[in-house]
Amino acid sequence: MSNAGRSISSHTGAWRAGILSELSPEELEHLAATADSRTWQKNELVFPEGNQPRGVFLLLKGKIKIFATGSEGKPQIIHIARPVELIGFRAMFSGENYRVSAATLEECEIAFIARTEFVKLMDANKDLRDTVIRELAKELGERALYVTKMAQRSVRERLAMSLLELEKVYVNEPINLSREDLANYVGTATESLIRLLRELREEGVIQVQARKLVVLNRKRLEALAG
Amino acid sequence: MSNAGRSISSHTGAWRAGILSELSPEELEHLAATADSRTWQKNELVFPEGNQPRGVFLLLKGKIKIFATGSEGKPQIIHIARPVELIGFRAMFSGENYRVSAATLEECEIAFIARTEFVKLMDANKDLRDTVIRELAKELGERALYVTKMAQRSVRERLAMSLLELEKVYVNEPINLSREDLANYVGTATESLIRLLRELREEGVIQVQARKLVVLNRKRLEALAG
DNA sequence: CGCCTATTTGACTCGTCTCAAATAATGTGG
DNA sequence: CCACATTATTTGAGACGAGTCAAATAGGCG
Repeated sequence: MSNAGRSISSHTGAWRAGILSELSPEELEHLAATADSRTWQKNELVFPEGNQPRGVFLLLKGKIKIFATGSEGKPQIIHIARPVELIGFRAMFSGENYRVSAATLEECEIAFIARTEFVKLMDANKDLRDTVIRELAKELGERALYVTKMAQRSVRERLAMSLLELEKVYVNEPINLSREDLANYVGTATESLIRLLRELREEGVIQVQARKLVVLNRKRLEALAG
Repeated sequence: MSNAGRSISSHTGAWRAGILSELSPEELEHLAATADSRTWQKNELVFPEGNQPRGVFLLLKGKIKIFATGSEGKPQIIHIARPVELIGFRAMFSGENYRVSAATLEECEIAFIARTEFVKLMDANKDLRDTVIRELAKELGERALYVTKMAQRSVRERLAMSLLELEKVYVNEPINLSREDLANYVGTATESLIRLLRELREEGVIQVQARKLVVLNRKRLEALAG
């Protein structure tokens, strides 16, 4: 492995996906030595649907969208990842190819952890395995319920929900997504999204400055989301 | 444990959820000895959302619906389980309470495997752990994509999709669900579902006999599902 | 046979999508 | 730094899918 990137060890205080929290300092050190991070440009494809995973990506800085392509080519954004989050671990564990694509939304710093390294750690660390199982199961629970939320709510309600979720992704900074990406996250047409955004702005629920959205009235949004 | 039920050992040829396929004959024998099955009536609640899981259910005969309750009380059927399928393992692995409910759709035979038994097996059997991880990851992939399918398709398309899925659940027998359950599975109003069913019947795509639906033209359904 | 529930049909409304076009913003080459 | 090209955002008009409410019909079960 090259040594071009910066070590990941300085990030070990704030794992979001709890999966790596079970590693011992030595293991983490080893991981840091083999997994270098590098900078990615905005709008780069991290991995495309259909490819075979060779490891997992650890997002250290920036945001990444995870999206699937619908039957008519319309992308659906399934998740927006923020630091520090492990990307692409599902496909690696399942032994399948990627079923979704990932692309950077802004300039990012991403570390790559080779499959062999991860497997080695898994074999050596029982707690890590238990954590992986627990996290996968939790995530699966979220996903299963997500269907309910999407299928039963109006676009207006889904937008409110989505804004609340995005607030957690964009901590201490305005939500910054293109109208199209936001529409694909909510699961609606861009035009519909824009109209609803205007209504929310006129009601004083959000502040809009070009692409940047700030939630002003969270209570109201929560009420709208149901 | 009581010995009222029938042993599960006679079912070990056709595990659907591959999770238990990694067990050795001895382990399976032990499981069979501690986990007895019993018969459940139609429309019994296997477990309700919010409860703490004490183990997993193994569906040996019959069908079970897994459903979540939406914000306005409207249930959304997330999955319909058929033999031989493990029910409720997600909550057990995640350490959370059930986030969904399960109810029998017809007379069922269900074995219960206590949490302690399952944990014992997991600790002793590395291949079983790997299988659990792999299966959870696979299922997670399915679920993540499901959102895309639901959000982007019309009710007509979702109905076509659903019928194709249900065909795999009801093997060699007609799909047998109330209109309401079917509507809650597709994610639509009962009246809308009925209208679309009539259209499909008139187009010769399905055969309808009271509650019983038979797919006559799978190709056409696949085309409609997109 | 009759009650109760499930299913079906009809009429109407409303949300959301699509298509078209205008405007704003962003990037590019001279 | 300007003029132009290109893309992103916004607004408008119209059509249609799908939900709701109400009522009729059919089925199932005691």
